[in-house]
Amino acid sequence: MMEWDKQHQQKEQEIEGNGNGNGGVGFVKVMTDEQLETLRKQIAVYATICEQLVEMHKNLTAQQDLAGVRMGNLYCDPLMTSVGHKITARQRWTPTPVQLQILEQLFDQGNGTPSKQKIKEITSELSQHGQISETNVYNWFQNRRARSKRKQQNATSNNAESEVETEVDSPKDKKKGPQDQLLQSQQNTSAQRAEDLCFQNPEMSSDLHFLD
Amino acid sequence: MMEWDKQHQQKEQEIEGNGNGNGGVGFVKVMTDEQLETLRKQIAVYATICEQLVEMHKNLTAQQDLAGVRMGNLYCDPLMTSVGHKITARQRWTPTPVQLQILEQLFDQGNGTPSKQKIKEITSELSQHGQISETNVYNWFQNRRARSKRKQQNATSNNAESEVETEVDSPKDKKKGPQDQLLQSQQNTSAQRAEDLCFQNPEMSSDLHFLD
DNA sequence: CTTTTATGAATGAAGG
DNA sequence: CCTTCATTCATAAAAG
Repeated sequence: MMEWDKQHQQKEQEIEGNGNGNGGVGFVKVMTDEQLETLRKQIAVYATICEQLVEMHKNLTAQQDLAGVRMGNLYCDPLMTSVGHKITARQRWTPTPVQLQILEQLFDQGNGTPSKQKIKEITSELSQHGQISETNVYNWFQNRRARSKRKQQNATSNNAESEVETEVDSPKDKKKGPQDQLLQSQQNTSAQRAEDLCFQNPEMSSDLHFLD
Repeated sequence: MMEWDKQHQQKEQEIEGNGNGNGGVGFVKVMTDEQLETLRKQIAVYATICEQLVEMHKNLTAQQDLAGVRMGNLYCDPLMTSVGHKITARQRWTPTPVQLQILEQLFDQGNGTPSKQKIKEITSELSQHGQISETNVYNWFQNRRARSKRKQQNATSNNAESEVETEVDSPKDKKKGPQDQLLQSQQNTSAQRAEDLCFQNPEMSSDLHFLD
């Protein structure tokens, strides 16, 4: 299944020379992450709309099938499969082993409360071992705590054994249950559908791929 | 409404680096004219697809009208509303793309103060595009503002490289640059129109394209 | 290469 | 408002 959001490292463009010798005040077309995110959402909206329209079409077509007025195949599914290239990948921070070790250590030291100031310090410290931002640190602690908690909670359910309320998911105490997959799918498909949504417009199919 | 042409100036963007010490080699997210052009085409393609689908839908609907088997208005926003009630209903509200677009639009309109009355109106409006409550709207605005703020603060602090910590966050840089407005508006317009499109709105085709 | 898992990041909601 | 938490989303990494 082609992921619409497949990773695709954004190439860092060289700022082109902007030939005007005007004191070097040339503009460059720059897009922030946020702007890209906006674009992404916009496209997602289109994808959703297209999906809805297709759905409507299918319904109508189905009706017509009953009436024996089938209009013929308007879809051409397989044609568009090569579309899935992404505008940008949302790059995500990955802690270096050293950073991770330090973080883990800090976490164990019991400071369950990484205050704002503390975060700054930690970030500063860790930045000597690799790229990192305060947000990264903040998120890390958030996640660490949440997941630690959940794990413990899961382990505790060993005693009470009170039936299926929490959906005891797996024998291997995974963190992710089948439920998640289910919920998740509804979103992902909406974004992807547009890809499959191909149409018999020649002009369209040729253009419908992203920067690569 | 079409403000695509309104803003063409580029804002020079901050260096995303947070790349510390490491020689201070920051990358900038740059998008070339060519890439932007590709994007435009891409979006235009979506617009075209939507148009075509609508056209088809109209045709089909017309046919069925003749047959006297009119189905009536099909449901829009199937993403959440119809699928939503499995046995395990989702406990947390998730805005549909369309709702999100509208919310973003409202947010951008600057009214930092969504009064109680306003909330009601918005909720009422949005409820046509999916389930939503006043609390949802309220929370959304709260969160949106808070996070927007934090983001700007974070983005601003990306200037230091050779020194360690510089505790800076004074500049009141606006969250959205001109470019954003550009993207925003176009996407809002499209979303709005496309929304109407969900119910066989005959006049959608006039507005559903942008980007020349 | 495709599928699965681990985990960084985003976000709706609650508390103060 | 701001902070915190719980849940979900998306993707890098690992497994197949």
